[in-house]
Amino acid sequence: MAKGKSETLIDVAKYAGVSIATVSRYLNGVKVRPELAAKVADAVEKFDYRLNPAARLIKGQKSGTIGLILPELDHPYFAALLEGAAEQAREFGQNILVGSCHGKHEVEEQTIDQFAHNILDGLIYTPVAKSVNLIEIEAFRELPVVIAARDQSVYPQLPHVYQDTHGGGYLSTKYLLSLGHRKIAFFASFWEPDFTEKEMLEILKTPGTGVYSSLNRFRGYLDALEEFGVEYDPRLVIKCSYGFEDGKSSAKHLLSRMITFDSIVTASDYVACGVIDTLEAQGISVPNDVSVMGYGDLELSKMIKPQLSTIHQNMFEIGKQSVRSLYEVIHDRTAEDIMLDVELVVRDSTSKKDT
Amino acid sequence: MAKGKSETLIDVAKYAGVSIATVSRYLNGVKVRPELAAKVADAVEKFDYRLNPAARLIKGQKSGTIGLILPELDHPYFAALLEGAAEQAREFGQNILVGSCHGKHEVEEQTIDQFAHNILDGLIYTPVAKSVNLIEIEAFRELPVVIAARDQSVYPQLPHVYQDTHGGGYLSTKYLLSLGHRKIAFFASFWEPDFTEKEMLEILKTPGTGVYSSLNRFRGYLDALEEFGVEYDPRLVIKCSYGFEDGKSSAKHLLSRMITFDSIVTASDYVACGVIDTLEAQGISVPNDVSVMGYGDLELSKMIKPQLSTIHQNMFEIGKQSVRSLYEVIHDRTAEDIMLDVELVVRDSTSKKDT
DNA sequence: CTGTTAGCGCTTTCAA
DNA sequence: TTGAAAGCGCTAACAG
Repeated sequence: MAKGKSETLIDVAKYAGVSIATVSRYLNGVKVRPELAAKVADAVEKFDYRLNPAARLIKGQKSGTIGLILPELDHPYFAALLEGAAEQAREFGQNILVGSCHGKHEVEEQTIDQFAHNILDGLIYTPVAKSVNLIEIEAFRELPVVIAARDQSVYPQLPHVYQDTHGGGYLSTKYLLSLGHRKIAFFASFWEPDFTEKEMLEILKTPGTGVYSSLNRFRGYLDALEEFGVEYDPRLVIKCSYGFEDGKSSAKHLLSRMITFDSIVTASDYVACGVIDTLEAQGISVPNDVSVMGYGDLELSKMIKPQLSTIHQNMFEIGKQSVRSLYEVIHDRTAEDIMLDVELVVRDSTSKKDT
Repeated sequence: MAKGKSETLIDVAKYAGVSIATVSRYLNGVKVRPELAAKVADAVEKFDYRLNPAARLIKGQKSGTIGLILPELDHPYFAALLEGAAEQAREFGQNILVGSCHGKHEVEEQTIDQFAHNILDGLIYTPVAKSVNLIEIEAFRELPVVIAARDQSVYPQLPHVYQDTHGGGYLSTKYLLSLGHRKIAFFASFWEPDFTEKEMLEILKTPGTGVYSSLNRFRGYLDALEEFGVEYDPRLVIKCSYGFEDGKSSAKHLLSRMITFDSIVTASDYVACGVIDTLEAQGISVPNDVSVMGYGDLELSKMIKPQLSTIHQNMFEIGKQSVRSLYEVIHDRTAEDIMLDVELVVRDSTSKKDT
């Protein structure tokens, strides 16, 4: 590896009394006469010999390494994705090169650039905002890429593996509507939005919105409202990020608008926790006074009181599937876009509207 | 990278009208006559040329990639460590190859083996149990290695970066003692212990216990008890793992022993949450009837009710520091063992024993 | 099926 | 300083 002058093909061949080509063949699974194979096996064993990966690479072999760029590594959603990817990669005998960008664009570019210097068979990528133009990065020209956790609108020409975020927003909202709620607030979480709340409706119509998964959730929200004939009220929409503190401040923000609301759809269990915390601190009971929907079905949602009604999404599976899809692409097969379903999970943070 | 017949040194040299050696030198920061340098710079720019990493590797250059093997990737402790490592690595222009082993030994070996086939400048490693003999893995013979989140007892010859787990156990226990508690239960969390509760006291004396951070916590617990002249009662010790469910079942287990206890020291905020959940379900109030200490100061600890008194540890920093230490070793400098302090964080899950 | 040999793209002597 | 040329360890085309 790093230092360590290990043996080479020549040593092994010499010891086995065959040519280096034979050793190479044997090690690469090409047919070799059994007697020779045995001798080679012996020599390989004796030296605990491994082919030098660098030397193979230079001959255009695959590196067995795939890149994975995520907005954040210590966020439960992405951590689960990563764990899934790691598991699948291990099964494939692949290694994973990770990069995190703290949800920041600038860091993302730097990370991509650093990856570009490396030897990758392929890349799994979860962009934080649509303006990155991965495709323009020269080094990635010919690199197989799969987009994870973002929908097809992002890079239409690449395979995507993602959750049905629209369905998530829709299910949340519809469920609240079915409980009798009509003043449903929507907390739209973004990493780095370059637009305002007011512009959200407008942005919805532009292409490439898939980087903003909350926009899809928002679409689901609007669709459910429409289905129930409830008029959209922009004052019920709050833009925030994905954390506990965001939930707290957004709840305060909503409260400060002095409008009535009977329920809230969030984009994250963390946000939902923050919301509940603030609401209860204000003497507003969840779910008696206000119903709150989480998103993600993190373990956390079962740990707090009230337990969170939420949307279950399987990020672990997204990770695994992304690796599988990438594997296909790397081996010159095609990979379809894959959308995984989400599920409504009803617990205790929502209840029938008392009339 | 993967495919894509990119330019080579020859193309650049030809275009610049110099020899390939000159281009190589220029690109490697070796002195070159300004006029030539300019021409080369030009050519490089024009082709957006990058040295082929594989070809450099074969000449014994560094890969710029370090490995990181963790018991789990979607566990908040390790996710934070990873995020820290990723940040520091980015600053160093290094890439990180991650491996997770689900806290399982067998997977760990497989992961290590997979890494061994790769080209790494070094490795950061958090073993799950002491029996792995990393050193015996031939491929790692000469690889710089730093042990993260495990104390010096693990591989005495390697640099370690870890938290003061002993201090954590000690602080927790001492704090409870100072509140007047005397029947302090200890929940010992392990990934894959190969011993029983009864053997813990025995194991404590054997070398290499650092892989079991709970053992150090346990030492701290014992030391605090001794300091306050409280006799150790093995019936108050429960062995478990690190999750919410473990906390629940362990609390039930303790309850089933029908002995009195007034407080519990855990090894994880998750466990503490489970404990509180179960206790309260049994009508036992936290902290009024029983005080509970968490461990880790996860964001979660502020999100539940009661907010957790816990031990703060900075896993992010462990990750960063590990990369820094490894960087030193890679560059043939020495790296000292580094122990980071932990801090007692008092919130609402603990209170004075009412007498 | 096996051995010989020509590179892969780069770094690094060695002379100039 | 610079350029020419000798490898680094391996794969694959070629001839046997």
